[in-house]
Amino acid sequence: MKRNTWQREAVREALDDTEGFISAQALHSALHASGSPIGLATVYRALGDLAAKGDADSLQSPEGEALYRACSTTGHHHHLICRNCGLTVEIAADEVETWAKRVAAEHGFTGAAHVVDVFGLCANCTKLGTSETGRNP
Amino acid sequence: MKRNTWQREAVREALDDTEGFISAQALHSALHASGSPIGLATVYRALGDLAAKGDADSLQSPEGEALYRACSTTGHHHHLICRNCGLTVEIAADEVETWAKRVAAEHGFTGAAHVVDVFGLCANCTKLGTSETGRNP
DNA sequence: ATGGTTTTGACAATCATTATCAATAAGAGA
DNA sequence: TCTCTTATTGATAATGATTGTCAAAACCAT
Repeated sequence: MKRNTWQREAVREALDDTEGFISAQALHSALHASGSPIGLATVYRALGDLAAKGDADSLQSPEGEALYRACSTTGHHHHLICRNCGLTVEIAADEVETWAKRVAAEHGFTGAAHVVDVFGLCANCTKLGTSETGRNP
Repeated sequence: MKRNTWQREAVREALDDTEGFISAQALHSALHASGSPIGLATVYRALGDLAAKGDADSLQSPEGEALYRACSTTGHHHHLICRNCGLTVEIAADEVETWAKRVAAEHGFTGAAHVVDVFGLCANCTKLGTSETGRNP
């Protein structure tokens, strides 16, 4: 039987309060920062449960971390994420929307969902121009 | 200066001989199995180089492993993946390419990398009916 | 062949994630 | 409300992929 714990509530709320995707580790840090003594393993479990129940989306970042997002079926949009400071900008993506649908249809695919997110260095972090990793163009 | 070593050749050939995606670990095992004493770290480096040069594709498996594949098309492209049977189709994505660059630039972002993958049900799996195998949410 | 430099490879280090397991607390029933 | 059963928690160990280290080996222009 599923039990309700404040921990699970906390994770769900923290995820709801988050714009865009966040890693389990980051979410755990955020919870700690706001005074919650929740354990890391519990955050992982809660996020896993949410994803399994379909209440959360998950994707893999280019670095291989698992990122989670509250599943807001209302209003679909994408994200531009700074890989240095984590700044996230919401972006409209009508073009991509249409493109994804068309491409899927062309290959006979149905029920197409797409993961479209752009990672980069935001203006600030670019200016600071520290030790860059120089990844894919 | 880049040097040519039999190790890099071996990795490139092993990747060419592989259908679909393969993990670095698996490729290393395969090489060992065919008598090559190549080191694991070297396989990782070679694959990384190939991916950086655009001669190989890489994506993250749902389990978080990095998977590689010999790149048939030159240049960067994306994938259309069946969430039921795993069938993967390479898709050109010039539009998305341009879009991603433009959006990043508009917001002052530099060094943009993007995650653009479309998941859906391929023609076959659509025909078979959706809720049969019920694997991926 | 020689020398300067890149590359290799065994192993340690790192990072995210999962398993372990005793202690805790949720919730049903008395 | 109180008790009891058992799902859940959390500190930590374990796991598994990937990256860093650095001396030794290999490559290639000369």
